[in-house]
Parts: sequence; structure tokens; C-alpha cells
Amino acid sequence: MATRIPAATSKMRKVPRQARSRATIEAILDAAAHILGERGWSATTTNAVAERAGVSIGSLYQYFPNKLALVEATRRRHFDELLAVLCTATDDTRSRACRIVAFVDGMIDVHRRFPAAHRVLLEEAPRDAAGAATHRRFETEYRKGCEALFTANMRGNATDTRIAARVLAAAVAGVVHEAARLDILASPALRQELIALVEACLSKRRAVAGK
Amino acid sequence: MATRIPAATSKMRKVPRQARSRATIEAILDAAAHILGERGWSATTTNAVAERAGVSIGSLYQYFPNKLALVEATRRRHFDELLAVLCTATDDTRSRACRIVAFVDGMIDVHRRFPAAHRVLLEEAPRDAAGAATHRRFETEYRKGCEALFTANMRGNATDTRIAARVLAAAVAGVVHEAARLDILASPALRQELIALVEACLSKRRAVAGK
DNA sequence: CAGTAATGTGAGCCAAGTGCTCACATTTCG
DNA sequence: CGAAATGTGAGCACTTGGCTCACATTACTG
Repeated sequence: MATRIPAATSKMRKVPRQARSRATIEAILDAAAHILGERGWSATTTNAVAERAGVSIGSLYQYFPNKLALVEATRRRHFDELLAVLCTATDDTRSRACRIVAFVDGMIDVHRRFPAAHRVLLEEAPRDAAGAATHRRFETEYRKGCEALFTANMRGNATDTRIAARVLAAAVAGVVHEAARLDILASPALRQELIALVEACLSKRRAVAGK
Repeated sequence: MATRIPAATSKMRKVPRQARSRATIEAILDAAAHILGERGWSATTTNAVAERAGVSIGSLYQYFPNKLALVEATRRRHFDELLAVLCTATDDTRSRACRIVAFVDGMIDVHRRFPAAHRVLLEEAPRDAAGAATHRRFETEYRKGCEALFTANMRGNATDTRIAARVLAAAVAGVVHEAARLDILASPALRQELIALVEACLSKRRAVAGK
């Protein structure tokens, strides 16, 4: 079913006051992230989310006015996690290698918790106006973060360090995503290769003959 | 709607004899690839596919017994295209650079035609037994192709060239996928950076201190 | 420990489609 | 021309999922 997406996507229907309800909300958001990743937006049902969270459907609707509001909340939390990874990596005052490792490990961790949620949240799930704004803000911040993390350390003559940084970020994301699909995110070899890939790209750059 | 997936996923309900019907089938497959990419499996409706293909729903069911058979056919065609890209790249008798360029360009081309179909076809859409077999065959062939394309040209001490090759393939796919999302697949700068990324990874490999 | 507020429950309504059929029109070809 | 191939689309029969609401349970508070 498509079911219309109601305009009323107010943040939260009721403010949690006890620890119990806060735990419920966390469980619901976790479940939502998982099911979104597993099934995609349109196959995600609020009933399934509630069941996976171990709460009744009524409890879900106590805090989220509708399906869209639920996914918006999930999205916000996910964005926060990603930006936190980027901040941690960028702020690392130690070596360049440390920053790279922090970035790669952070990306792997996030995707280990919710293997495919990222993609669905970013591309597939619909957004209301507020969600679109959140999304734009995130994209900007994320891009800036990646550029800060990578361009500073690029030697050589990359034609455009901005683009190079974004390409590199997308490459890392692609590898992590593929690894999540194959369920080998925990593999140390993968981690090593990913770090090596980033190192290689940052260290060596040279003009390549375009066709 | 989920609607049960019937067991009868016989290949094709009727064999096309005239050019007209062959064109119809192509149009349907193109439309299916597009809509699958845009909406994902469960939001893809046979009615929408028919409409986008510019044919009536009846015509669609003349050739494909059900929704699953349609997606299986789309998948088979997509796999063939990808393997063709890999073959072309691997078989290039000219320089290593040429093979890399051929691979990158091929990937870009496929994703330009059907921006997000790949992901849905590969991960999201359900499969019947035959589809699962096709899929396994493809994964094997594809991996072998990537390994053949990359490992031969790797100098240096990659811990495991197999894994390195797969990581690199996933990286390229990730970048192309992200570019498709941002609708900048046509950008020459992107192409250059992608080629440079592959070159960098193949040329320089060194041990990196793990955490 | 009452009394009240907070939280949790889940059967089920109902509107929204969707997969798919079939009786019929149109086109192609020998 | 006549038969085979192809194309049409209204609509049936059914599944389904978002969401409500009347009620139970648990936690705070004085």
C-alpha cells in the first residue's frame, strides 16, 4: 500500500518523562533503522517496527504521529551519528594515519549497527519539508567534513581536491556498503584494505590520460 | 501491496515473432529497470511499468506471467550488460590504462541508463530458485572478472590481492552509485578522479599500521 | 497506599491500491 | 481476405498497512 503521507509530521506526539518511555523510543528507533535497511521504505510497516522493537503498535503511535515522522526521527539520529564520526576523525590531533583509521573505523561501526539503513534513509525514504532541510544541512556538513579531512593531506596535482575528496568519501562508503551486504564488515582484512586504499589515494596522484 | 508471489515464474508466456512485439518487450524491460531504480521493488507496480513503457497492462502480461518473472528478466539483462563491460575491459589488448578506462567508462554508462536499478536488482528484489542461481552465477563471474582485471596489475605487497581487487571494485561501484544519486555521472572531472583513484590503488600499496 | 499521571496494549476498521484476467480491437502477414 | 499475432484497459477480487481507541498496567507523589 502507498497510503497517503499526512502533512502533520510534528516532531513527537508526547514528551517522554520516565526512563521507561525513553527506552521504548530508543528501541523503536533501532527497530526502524533495521527494518528500513532490510526492507526498504515502502515495505517497512509500522506494525513490523513495533513488533521488532518489542512494543505494541499503540506505543509507537504514542510518540510518533505517523510513519513519516518515525522515519524522520530515525534519519536525524543517523545523521548525528555520522557527523559525530567525522568530527572525531577530523579532530584527532595525532597523525594523519590516525585520522584515516578513525574515519574508516567509524564508518564501519555505524554500518555494523544498521547495515543498510543509511542508503534507505538517504535516498529512498520520502521527506517532508523539515526533513528536506535537515537532509540538506547534513549533506553540506558532511561534505565539508570530508573535504576538511582529506584535502589537507593531499599531495600532488589532483585536478580538483574538492572533487577528489568527495570521490574518496564515496569510495569508502561504497566499500563499506558492499561489505555490509556480504556481511563481512568485521573482517580485519577488509579494514586494512580500506585504510590502504585511502592512503594510496591521498599519497599518490598523477594525471591520467583521458580518452 | 505485497501480494503473494506465485510459483509459476516461467520465463516467458509467449514468444515474440514480429519486430513489433520485440520492441514492446524491450520497452517493458527498460521501464521496469527505471521504475525499480526509482521506487524500489515493493513500490514498483506492474501497472506503472506498463504505463511508463507506453503499452497497456495487458501487453505486459502477454509476455511476463507475473511481476516476479518481469523482474527476473530485467535482472538477467542487467547482468549481461555488466559482464559485457567487464569482458570488454579485460580483453582490451592495449595498455593497462586502457583497460581501466574501459572499465570505468563502462560502469558509468550502465548507470547512466538505469541510475539505481543495479542496487534494487542485486539486493532488494526477491528471487525465485532460478533467479537465485542466476544471481550466484553472476556474482562469481563478476568477482572473477574484477580479480582478473585488477590483480594482474598490482605491484607491491597487498596483503591479499583478491580482497584488494574486490575492495577496489566496490569502491568504483560506490563512487558511480553516489554520482548517479547526485546526477553528475556525466561530469568529466568525476571520470578523471575515478580513473586516478583506480590508478593510485593499483600503483601504490604499502603496509599500514593497524590500530 | 490511595489517587493520578504516565505508559503500554492489540484487535480491528477502512481506505487504498495492486496483481492480474478477459473479452474485445487492431495490426501484420502469407 | 482470413488467420495469427499483437495490443487494449476497465475492473474484479483480494491483500494490506496505517492508524485509532477503549482499556490495562506501571510509576510517581503526597
